[in-house]
Amino acid sequence: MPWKGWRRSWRNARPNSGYSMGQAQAKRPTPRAGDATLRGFVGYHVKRAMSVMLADLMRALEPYELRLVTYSALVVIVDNPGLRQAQLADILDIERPNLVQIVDDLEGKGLIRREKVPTDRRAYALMATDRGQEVAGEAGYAIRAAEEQRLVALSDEERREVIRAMNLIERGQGGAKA
Amino acid sequence: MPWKGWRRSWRNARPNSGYSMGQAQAKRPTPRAGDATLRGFVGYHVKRAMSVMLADLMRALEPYELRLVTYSALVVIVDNPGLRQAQLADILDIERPNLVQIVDDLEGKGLIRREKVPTDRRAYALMATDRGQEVAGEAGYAIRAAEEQRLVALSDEERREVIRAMNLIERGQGGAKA
DNA sequence: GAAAATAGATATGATGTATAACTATTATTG
DNA sequence: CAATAATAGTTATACATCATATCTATTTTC
Repeated sequence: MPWKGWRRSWRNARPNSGYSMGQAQAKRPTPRAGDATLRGFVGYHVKRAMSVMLADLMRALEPYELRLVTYSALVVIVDNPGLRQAQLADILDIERPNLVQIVDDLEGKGLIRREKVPTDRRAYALMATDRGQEVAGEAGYAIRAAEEQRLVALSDEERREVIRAMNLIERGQGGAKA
Repeated sequence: MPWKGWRRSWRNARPNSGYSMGQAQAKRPTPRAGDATLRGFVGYHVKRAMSVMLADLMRALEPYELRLVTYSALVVIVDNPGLRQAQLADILDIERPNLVQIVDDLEGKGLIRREKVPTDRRAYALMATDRGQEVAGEAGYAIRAAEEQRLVALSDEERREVIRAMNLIERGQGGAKA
C-alpha cells in the first residue's frame, strides 16, 4: 500500500527544489522529473483529459470522414433544419469565416445542402440530407461508445458533477483582463 | 422565475424534431436552434469549458510572450534542471519534433539554455536561466489569478472533484478501437 | 434615399498536434 | 570487438482548430 501510493504519485512528485545547478547534475537525465507545478492548475488537468478524449473522438469519427468541427456542425444542422450559417457560428462558437470550409466539406460529401432563402438573398438555409442524418446518427453512436469506454471509471453521479462544473466554467466570467 | 428558468435553458432546447422540412420553414432563421444533442456528450461540455479556459490562459500569458506550450515547457524545465528534451516530450505528451521550435523560442528569449552533456553527446541538458525562473513565476501568478476568477463558482471540494475526474479520464483506457 | 448593419465568402496568420525521415551517437547483441 | 539496433535531437511537412481583416451583395435603420 505505501509502495502503491508512492508509485501512483510519481508523476506528481515535488519539483526538485533542492537540486543544485552544477554541471555534475547534467551527467544523467533528471531523475523523477514531472509536471507537478502544472498539476496545480485545474485547467491543466482539463487540458490533459481533453487531449485523450479528443484523440478518441478523432478515431471514432475517422470512418465517417468527419472531424470534431464537421461532426458538430452536421449534428446541429440535422437537429435544426433551415439553420443559418450565422446561427450555426453562434451555437458552436465558431467564427463565421471558418464555417465556410466546414459547410463546403459537408455539402461536398452530400450530407447537407445550402438552400436559398426567398426572403433574404444574403443567407442560406442549411438542410441535412437523408444521408447526412444517417451519418450523424451512426457517428453519434460511435462517439457514444468511445466515450463510454473512456468514462468507465466515472459513476453517473460523477459525470453529472463534471457536466455541472464544466457548465459553470463555461458560463463564468473571463479570467485575465480582456 | 419560470421565465428565468426558460431563458436559461434556451441554449439547451430540445431539437426541433417535429419540424417539417418544407421550404416554408426556411423563411426565417430557425427559432430556438441549439446544440442539445452535442450537450449529451460529456466530452462536448469539457471542450466548451476548455475553450474559455484556453482563451483566459492565452490572455494571461500574452504579456510574457508565452503560449500554452512554451509556458508549460518553461515551468517543467525550471522545476527539473538538466532535463532532457525526450523527457520533456514525455512529461508534456508533446511529440519530440514539435519540441525543437518550442525550445528554440525559449532559448531565443533567454529563458532557458541548452547545455552539452559530456557523457551523452546526443543530448542536451535543458537549464532555466535566472530570467526564465522569474518569468515562470510571474506568469504562473497571472494564470493563477485568471483561473481563480474563472472558477469562482466552484468550491474547493468541487475543484478537487473535477481534478479527480479529469485524472480518471486521462488515465482511463482509450475509447474507439486503436 | 443614404448610411449602417448584416450574411456569407476570401485571404491570411497563429497555435497545437501528427508523421516520416535524417544524422550523429550510444547501447545491445553475438 | 564489430555489426546492428536503438536513441536524441532535428528537419520537413501536413492536418486541425481558431483568430482577424476585408470584401460584395443584401437588408435594415433612420
